[in-house]
Amino acid sequence: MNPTIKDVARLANVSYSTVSRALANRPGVNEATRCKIIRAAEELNYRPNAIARGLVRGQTLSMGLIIPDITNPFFPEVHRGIEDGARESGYSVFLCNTNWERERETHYINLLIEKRVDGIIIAPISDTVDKIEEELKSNIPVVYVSNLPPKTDRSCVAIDNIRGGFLATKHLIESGYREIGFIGAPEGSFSIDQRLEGYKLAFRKYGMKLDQRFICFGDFKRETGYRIIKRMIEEGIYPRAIFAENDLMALGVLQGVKESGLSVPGDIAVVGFDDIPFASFPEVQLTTIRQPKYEMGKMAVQLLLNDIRASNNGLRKELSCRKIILEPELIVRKTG
Amino acid sequence: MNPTIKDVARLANVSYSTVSRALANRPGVNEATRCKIIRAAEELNYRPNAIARGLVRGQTLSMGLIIPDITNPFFPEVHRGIEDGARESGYSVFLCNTNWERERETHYINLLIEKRVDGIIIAPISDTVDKIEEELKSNIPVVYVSNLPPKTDRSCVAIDNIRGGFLATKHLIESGYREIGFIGAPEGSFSIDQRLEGYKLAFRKYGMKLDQRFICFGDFKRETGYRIIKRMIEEGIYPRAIFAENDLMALGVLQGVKESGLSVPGDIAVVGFDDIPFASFPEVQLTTIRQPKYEMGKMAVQLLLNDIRASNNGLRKELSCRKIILEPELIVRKTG
DNA sequence: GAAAAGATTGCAAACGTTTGCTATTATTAC
DNA sequence: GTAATAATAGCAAACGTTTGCAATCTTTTC
Repeated sequence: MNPTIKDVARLANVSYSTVSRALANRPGVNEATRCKIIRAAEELNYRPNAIARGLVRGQTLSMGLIIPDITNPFFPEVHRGIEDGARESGYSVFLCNTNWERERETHYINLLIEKRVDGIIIAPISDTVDKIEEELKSNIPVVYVSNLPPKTDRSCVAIDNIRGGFLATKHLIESGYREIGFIGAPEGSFSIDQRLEGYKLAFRKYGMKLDQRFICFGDFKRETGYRIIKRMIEEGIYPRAIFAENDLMALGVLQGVKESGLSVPGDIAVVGFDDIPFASFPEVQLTTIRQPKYEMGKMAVQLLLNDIRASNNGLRKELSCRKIILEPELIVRKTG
Repeated sequence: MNPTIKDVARLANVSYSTVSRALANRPGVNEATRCKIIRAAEELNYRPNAIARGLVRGQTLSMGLIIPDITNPFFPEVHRGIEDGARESGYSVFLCNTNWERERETHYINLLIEKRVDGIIIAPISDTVDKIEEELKSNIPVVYVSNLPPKTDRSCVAIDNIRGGFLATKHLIESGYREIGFIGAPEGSFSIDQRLEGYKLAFRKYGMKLDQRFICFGDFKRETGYRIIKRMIEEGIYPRAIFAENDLMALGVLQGVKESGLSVPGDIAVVGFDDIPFASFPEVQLTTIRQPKYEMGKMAVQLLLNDIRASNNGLRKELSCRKIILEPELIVRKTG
């Protein structure tokens, strides 16, 4: 169907290995011949078959990115960084969205390995990491991003979530709040556990006592933030401030508070996490902890490319493993 | 590096063609042998090389999706629909984000063709369509989504943008507004031109005169909506209502209006387009035109799969071409 | 018990490239 | 003009699968 290198060779009246060399700009082919070949290729509208090339080269110049939720604006930003970084090095990115479904995650890992991408970047669903490592028994380079398994010998990049949680809570405490709730994803989620740890750290540092009634676990979705605060308010037992584990949930909390006729931050202050674009909208003005999303993506690619190079050189993966922990930043706006 | 089918064959003590048949669950292989082979494959942690398979099969069971802006929540929703639809048919999706850069668009088209995806879904940057068609001289199945070239013999799916523009404007007119502005992307953008046409249609129908000062072209970004309305207000020449060509721009307009000390909809009413999730937030409550994003994605895959099947059967592409135009829906909230 | 039929397995070509090696041709040096 | 060298082009193997066909082995049939 598609013209092959042999069609070009026939038209240009040379052998197909010469065509290959000419089109790849490799030395050792006469300039006149090269021109003739290029013309022939253009005439036939020839596109090299990357699949065949990948087979013999043993590399595909592509990488996979597995994220849990493409509709959370956090991830598109990370993706942009990854894509830009990849392109600069001639790589392209296969984006896979798992929709928070464990089964999709393993599906995509396998798919990417079978497609022989050169490496994978994963923002894992936390409780699947053992499963992931099981699937990954191929020695394909992998870097974790954003949500890091506490112990891993792989390269990874994320922010200091403990510090992020600490900063958010500290800010609320210093603003005078004492009853500060935490709304997060299910326990066992890496980054969230750390943010919670930071939260507890702040309590300890200021000599305050935790109130378990105000620590709630849900998932990562806006609706959940909304539901949780709604229920709290209806039951009449709610804190004076909320540290939500991501901006989406914080937005849900905002909605719940306002729908209940209460005000933010007057009745309930809210601090989020991530600093997605919508957090800075004038209607929202969400106080939050900023993650350098785009930069995280860019760094993740660099780590992955490093690992890929290392594995091509036959280095053991421990040697190339590098961990990058970035600084979170408190952004004070109007909600807390 | 990775185990191949031959390694499995050696371990199971059979020929590698038998391994291929056994693992593909093809008939004609003894049950005992099959078990032995499966065990061997598991022991070696064998993953078939999809690249090699693609080469001989002449299909990759993958498709490309090219979108201009992954940070506009409209597209992730479409993507979800496409991915879900693709997965149901055993396909996987290569998402490419062009960032509104023409050069990236052609880059990705070429890349996808070279990677021999089985088909491509494109939400094109409008003024690149001729270029796209030029690049596409391969006979790969392609369907356009969301932003359709006015004349194309390819399958495509989008909403009725003229009607969408008409509905939005009609709503504003019937709400009593007379000075209604339009903020859109650069002229020549397909879907936008149509929305503008719907806007003009409404003016005509209600016997109103267009005011060219209130028709502005920018791009698709929030900042642009913000900038345009800010400038208008500063110059003191601004309409009483704005129909913004997408929700992102509408949100920018909202911001600009409020920052200028004016109120929405009191001083300026705003209607958007798309109905992205944030439009329904209580802080925003944006009146808008809903596009069935997820469904559009799902339909686009169906069209593409159709075209792929047709092209496998050697049908001419005109035969399989189908166009789906969906109904837009007016969602009245608080901004207009 | 032999022939026929069916089940199972293996052989080898094909997919479209890249690339090491060899063969040919052109150029240079003497 | 010949030998040595450099430049160019071609041959063929390799990458890891799938699959049509042939070969072998087992079972059935009469």
